[in-house]
Amino acid sequence: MMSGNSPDFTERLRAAGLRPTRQRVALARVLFEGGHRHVTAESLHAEVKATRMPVSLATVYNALNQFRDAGLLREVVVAPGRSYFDTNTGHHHHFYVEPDGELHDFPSDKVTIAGLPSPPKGTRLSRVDVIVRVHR
Amino acid sequence: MMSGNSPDFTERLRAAGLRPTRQRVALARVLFEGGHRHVTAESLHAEVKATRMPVSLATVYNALNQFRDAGLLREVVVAPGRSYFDTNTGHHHHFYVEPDGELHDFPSDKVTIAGLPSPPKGTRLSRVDVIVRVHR
DNA sequence: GCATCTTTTAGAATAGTTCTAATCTGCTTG
DNA sequence: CAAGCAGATTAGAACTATTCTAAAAGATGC
Repeated sequence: MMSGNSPDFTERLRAAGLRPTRQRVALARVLFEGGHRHVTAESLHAEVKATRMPVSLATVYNALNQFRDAGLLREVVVAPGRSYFDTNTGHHHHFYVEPDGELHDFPSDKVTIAGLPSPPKGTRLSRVDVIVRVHR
Repeated sequence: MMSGNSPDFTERLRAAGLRPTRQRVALARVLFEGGHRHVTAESLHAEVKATRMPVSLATVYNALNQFRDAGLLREVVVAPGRSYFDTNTGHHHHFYVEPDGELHDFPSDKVTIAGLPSPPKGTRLSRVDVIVRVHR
């Protein structure tokens, strides 16, 4: 019998092919229960620890990678030596504020990109990332 | 009296406000004497060592950062945990072949991006990066 | 050629991430 | 609902990329 505390996350994880362990459910709750978020492994670790559920940093890394592989998260590469994960997996692009490291989504609805060359021979398009870098 | 061996690089470095030391000249030669290139610190280190000019890895890192700050190189962030430097500092974008890590330039002449939102309040546009991710 | 300020260097240090091997937990079965 | 098993978690070690440190070497101005 389940607690009724967060059946949504339990189900969502199961649907993604991941066992709904305490840690993964706790992480999913932090990640997905509000609006869209950008996190790093460190920031997520700090947040989940604040909920008094003990989760190791290794588990945070494991979970982020699994969530990304399962399509629950999208990894955004904007700066060397730091990975951001975005809970918004839909089509959109990013503002990156240097040097703070702040990241903001913007929808791709209104953005049109024309004239892109076709992929190199033997390759298929996988994604087009647009990063608008701004500074203060 | 100068050797006449590579006055171009010596001058180019001086013009960029950098003392033309042996190491920096050797690195500049490897980087700039052919066509446009993409390098990592490690790959550049291997190349310059092959020219029999001893240069430490720390110096390669220093030089890459200085060259980038001086506008001689552009840093391209495509994958977590690895920095690429591009000798092409003009307007252009990139194909990134996953999972090999291969990077190819393409000119931005024919590419038009319309409908980008304006930068967040208090910030100014610094650059728009387009990364076209492809796989085999 | 000397003095000075910059650069280089080897190696240590740091940051972010992954790995290892032991322990634990969720799920299935009887 | 106990037992068993596969998969998950953990602390800490290991690893990779990069930066730092302090000492030695080199470039430049006089």
